Amino acid sequence: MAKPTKTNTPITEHLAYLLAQANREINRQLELRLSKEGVPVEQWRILKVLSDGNGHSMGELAEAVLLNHPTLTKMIDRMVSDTLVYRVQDPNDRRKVLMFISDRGKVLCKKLNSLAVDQEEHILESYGDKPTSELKRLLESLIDSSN
Amino acid sequence: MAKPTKTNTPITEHLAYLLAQANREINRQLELRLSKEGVPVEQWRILKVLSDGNGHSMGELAEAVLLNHPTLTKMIDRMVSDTLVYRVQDPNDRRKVLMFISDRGKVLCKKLNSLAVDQEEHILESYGDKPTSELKRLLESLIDSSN
DNA sequence: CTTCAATTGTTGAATATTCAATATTTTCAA
DNA sequence: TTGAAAATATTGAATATTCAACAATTGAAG
Repeated sequence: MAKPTKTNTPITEHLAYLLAQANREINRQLELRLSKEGVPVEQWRILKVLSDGNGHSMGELAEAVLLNHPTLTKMIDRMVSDTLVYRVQDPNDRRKVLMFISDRGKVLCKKLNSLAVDQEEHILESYGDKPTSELKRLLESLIDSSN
Repeated sequence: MAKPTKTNTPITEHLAYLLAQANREINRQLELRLSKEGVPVEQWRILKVLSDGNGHSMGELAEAVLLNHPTLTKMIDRMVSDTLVYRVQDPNDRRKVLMFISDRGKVLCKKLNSLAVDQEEHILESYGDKPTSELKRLLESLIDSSN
């Protein structure tokens, strides 16, 4: 009887590792583009979420931009100093703070969007149209299945 | 003539965002499992890379485990204190340090591997066999195309 | 009503990460 | 062979993140 072969999976074959690696690489590229405007990726995400013009609570924002609460609070402090966003107390629930994007924030967000679109286009070129949309589809469904 | 529709892509449709989100979620799950042994994900990666028994330089390791040099140095310091790994000066190039896994490190690594395998199996169950391998394939080729 | 638990956001201390500077060794051109 | 440049790893200061505690408000049970 054959001994069961202990296939010690190399780290490069773990899904968690592949995701981390791909994320790191794509994020680095995006970071590089956005650095033209001196803005970290997280701030772009915040501006983008707020650019629907509605007020978003801190909790909601934290969830949407993948930051935990204290980190978000401190990043928002900086963005308020830079007058990119502002706080308004929620009149319906005074525990909450509603965040809004400022006019200056909107202008910056537009510039950042076009830098980000540049990157997406670059990916489409080097990686291909079909693989990209297929990858997006799979990622979405992975995320869904994890909740 | 119709005005060109400004389709302001929501952040949730950007590849960079989907990758960040998926990575965050899967990493959180893995973290949770490994916390049973009180070990951060990065240390598991380090142990796994070193568990081939060969010496690996700091630069090589940093690349493999997705950490930059100073962060790795400080994490290795901790792991040396915990006698999970040890440093040896490279005899062929004395600028380099070769890292090796200790016996204690090997024992721990095995436990961690099985916790990680548990997670992969859990993903296979909830997400499916085919989507998982397809996702891995696409991630690998994305990473390739980014270099 | 009143009180106690839950929710929301912020703060400060502890911890971790990053950037720039440093030390050491090797490489290579003159 | 020598001296300058490149490669490798570490350090310390600056910065960022996280954890636990807190304050304020709301919800809900008695």
